[in-house]
Amino acid sequence: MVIGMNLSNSSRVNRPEVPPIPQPSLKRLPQYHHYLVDIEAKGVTRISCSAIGRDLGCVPVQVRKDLQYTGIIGKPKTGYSVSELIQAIEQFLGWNNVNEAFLVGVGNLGTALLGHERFSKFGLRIVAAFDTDPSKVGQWVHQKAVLPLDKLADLAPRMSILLGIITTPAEAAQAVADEMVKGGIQAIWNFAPVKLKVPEGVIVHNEDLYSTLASLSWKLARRLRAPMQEKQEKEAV
Amino acid sequence: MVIGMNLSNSSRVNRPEVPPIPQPSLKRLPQYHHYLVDIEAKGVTRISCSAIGRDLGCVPVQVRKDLQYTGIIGKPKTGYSVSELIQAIEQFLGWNNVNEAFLVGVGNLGTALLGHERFSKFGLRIVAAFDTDPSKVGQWVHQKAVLPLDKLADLAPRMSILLGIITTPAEAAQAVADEMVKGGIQAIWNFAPVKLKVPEGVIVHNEDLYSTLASLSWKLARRLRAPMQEKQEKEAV
DNA sequence: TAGATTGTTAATCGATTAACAATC
DNA sequence: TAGATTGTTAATCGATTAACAATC
Repeated sequence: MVIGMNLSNSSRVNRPEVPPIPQPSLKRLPQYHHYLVDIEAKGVTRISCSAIGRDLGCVPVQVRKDLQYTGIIGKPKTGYSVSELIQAIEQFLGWNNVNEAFLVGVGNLGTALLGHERFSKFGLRIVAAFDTDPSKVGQWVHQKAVLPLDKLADLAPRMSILLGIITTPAEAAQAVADEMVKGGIQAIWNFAPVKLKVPEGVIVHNEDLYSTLASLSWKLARRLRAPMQEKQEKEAV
Repeated sequence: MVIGMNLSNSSRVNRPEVPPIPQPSLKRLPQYHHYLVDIEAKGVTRISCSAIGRDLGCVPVQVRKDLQYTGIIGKPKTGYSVSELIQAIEQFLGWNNVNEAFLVGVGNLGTALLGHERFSKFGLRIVAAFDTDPSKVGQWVHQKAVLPLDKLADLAPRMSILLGIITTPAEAAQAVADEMVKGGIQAIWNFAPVKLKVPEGVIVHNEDLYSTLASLSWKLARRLRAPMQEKQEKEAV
């Protein structure tokens, strides 16, 4: 609780604030980006919202609104410049500046993420891994050292690490998050299926595979129960 | 397009239909489930929505609505039976019947999922893996055989497989999805960052890591730009 | 009985979509 | 100019939350 914060916020009423992009729009931007990179490789230089919508399966006006959040400006009749659009999205998402991250939990999933080189294209660089298992500590996994967890809180500030990734079992996740917070980490990407308790101000995003699995199995089960009753679902999640 | 479908649906107006649970509610159910299993292990036998809400960080009425979709009935004043609630959720999500699945793409992520034994608790059993890489085909990964992709469409119907998991690079994903559809697979859990084109009626759920990463990096970048302007965000995603 | 909690109906809020004006 | 497309304002839709009645 920083006292000054409230003050500086309330001192100016109706301050414009940083654009409050809706979460759904934010999540769609990487999809547009992927698509644009794709068509740019094919030589396309300009693109309209209707074309994007057609290929990605959403309505043009939604595409337009989403793209507007990046600050890009299109030309009536001719649409947007593909390369400008790619740039704008990358800029907006902060993919130009690298985020260095620590990963904790070198199991199957942790190992997979450590080996996922594509992340580097999206501004993420995992610089070290941590675990409590003595048989793992000291090893190298995908060219990254596995360090003992109790070094994390000390190392993070010294290396200016702001992002932490948790790929431990559910039971261990809260303790790991506590260590991360102690080390000054500001954002946590959590793959453990638990709700983490963190101080106000720490950003947490959960990647809960079981949630998705739940949707899938429910829909599949429903279909087997009552094949005809299915409502026309809008779109994949 | 099945002609009969429209007919049978429109023939009775206002048919009650299978409960149209909102996607967000559906995704929260596994979280309640996890929490309930947790407290049951601690000996708690009855629980109220306010208690769940307090521990999981949401408002009681939301919890109540979500739980109602499972068909459970609580008792005023005393709340719900924990064990009944767990049962109701598992039943509702179809976690009692096993879904057997094929996985395609034995890279880092695919290997991780093949080794993820916890899935079995949530009704998912991956029975075989597929790849096109000759150096992988014929191997065993986490006790599962890696078969050549071109056998998939033939094997799936013979083994009554309805669920497919795609963990290939983006470029390969569409071709894999086509094979799955050919093999009669009805639901696809897609980890590749592409929008798959599938026939109407095939369920697709995307697990797009880059979406989450986009949110995280945007929020982190914004914080570094303008630490004071952050709007109070509701909750982790 | 009184009080806590469920269940339900109504109000609010936010995202999506529709309608239309502006522009190249 | 005419037509396509962007940009913007208004209407719709769905999920969340608030208010209140029912019940143990």
